[in-house]
Amino acid sequence: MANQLNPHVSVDCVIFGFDFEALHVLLIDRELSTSNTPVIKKDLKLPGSLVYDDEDLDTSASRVLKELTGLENIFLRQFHIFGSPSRVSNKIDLDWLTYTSKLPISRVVTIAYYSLVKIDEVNSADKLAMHGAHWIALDDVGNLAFDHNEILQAGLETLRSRLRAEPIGFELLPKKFTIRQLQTLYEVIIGQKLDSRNFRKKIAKLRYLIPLQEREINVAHKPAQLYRFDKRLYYKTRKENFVFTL
Amino acid sequence: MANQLNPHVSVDCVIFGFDFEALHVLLIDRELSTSNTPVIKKDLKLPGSLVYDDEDLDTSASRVLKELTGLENIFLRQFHIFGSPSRVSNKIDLDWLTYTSKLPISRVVTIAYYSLVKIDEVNSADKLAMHGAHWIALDDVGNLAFDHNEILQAGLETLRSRLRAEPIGFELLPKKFTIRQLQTLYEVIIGQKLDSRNFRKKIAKLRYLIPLQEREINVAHKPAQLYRFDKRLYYKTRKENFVFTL
DNA sequence: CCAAAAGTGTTACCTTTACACCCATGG
DNA sequence: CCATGGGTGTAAAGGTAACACTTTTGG
Repeated sequence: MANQLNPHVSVDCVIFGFDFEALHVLLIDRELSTSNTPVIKKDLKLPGSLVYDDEDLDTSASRVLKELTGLENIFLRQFHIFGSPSRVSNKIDLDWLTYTSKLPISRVVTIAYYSLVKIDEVNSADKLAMHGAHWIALDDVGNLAFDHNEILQAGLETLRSRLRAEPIGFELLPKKFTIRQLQTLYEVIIGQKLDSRNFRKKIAKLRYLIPLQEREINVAHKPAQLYRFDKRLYYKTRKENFVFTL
Repeated sequence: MANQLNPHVSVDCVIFGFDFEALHVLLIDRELSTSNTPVIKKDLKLPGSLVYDDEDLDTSASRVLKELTGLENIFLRQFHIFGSPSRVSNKIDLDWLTYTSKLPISRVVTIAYYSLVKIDEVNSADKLAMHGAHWIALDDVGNLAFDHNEILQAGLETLRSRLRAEPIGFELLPKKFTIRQLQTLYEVIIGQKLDSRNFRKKIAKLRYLIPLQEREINVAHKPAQLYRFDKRLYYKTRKENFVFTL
């Protein structure tokens, strides 16, 4: 009984990465075929898995992430449950699930997670490709398998709204980063240009953003100051701001 | 197959109500007994249900709410899934579930919803008691069944954090309310006293909070102006504020 | 006339916004 | 020496926070 895949519950992960220009998401090839037909169509899906009977949901999502990226202890949060009885209803999707899981599949409830990774720490594109995984810029995402477009969209909106309340942007940047990189990150996630003088003033007031004795190298312009984010200091000094919309 | 209860997936609802003084939550008697033993213990649980095979998750939660309160079209949002393999592991919990559902139960993942209702529109306390349901003030909640204390706590935190971003407080107030009632509501949810002159100034600027040609009656003090919340106007005039914590 | 909550304004401070030019580096 | 992005300050406007007294009703 234990260590069996549970055919009723799955996890799917929206894994975000940032290359200093745009947000990307990690997607997996899905080859549509059945036991006796050749590949009839390819498309892309979110990384995911059925959950083992004795496995915690968070553990299951961590496992997917680890297998794919090689990383552990990564920012990972469940954000929504997709459980419409008809969400896996078309024949191709059902066949694919039944074939790949070797289990009788009817209704599958999926727990959607979003994850933020530092692209430079993840397996290289070559290694990812061996798992059929690719970084796709958000603007280039086409029709995905199952209801994964809907899940991706919801994950993006969660990221947007959480970014306003928590300093999670740093999960997407290398340990050392420039203010410009941070600003661009906020701009692409929020979808708004920001004034960089005002942005820098904001930064300057935050004691948990610490300028290093280091600058960029090999750039064809004045090299920028590097900073790091001190998470511990953030949580020590953070003050609840009781601003509410009403 | 259709219209069968799915023994793997349930919904649980944290239903909040406000009586102008404190937040309350709607809880249900659970009588612990088995086929051949009498009632051995009573405790309280969140209202919930297993999900039918052909039933949407939101529909399932609405069904629970309707059965209990008599209300439809109520504010109801999923906020977390609880799916630890050991969350229903003690014998009493397992026996109860198996006995009441008449299904073989092992692991159950539950989708937790929080709901905001106007206490004056819900079934009266008498009617509720016929379903074994009671409004319990948050401060008076003791040990609940299963992991329901944890679910309740998470629901409360979700309510707190959403209240800062969305005007959902009005779901807990009658259609006509006073500024003092609104302020008390915010105070008990946020857990902070607010300055009432400043609070009123804030209100005065909001065009979607509309003073009525009506005042309180039968109060032993100067009767207060009544207001209503115009949801449509709110969504028409709302402007995204791009404040972010960083 | 008393108790109880309603309602009202001002000031100091802080935050946000808008806006333009010189600097340091690589090629 | 040119192209590229790095880095800087000020002023006006708006929002937030702190604070005490008069008004209106029921009993």
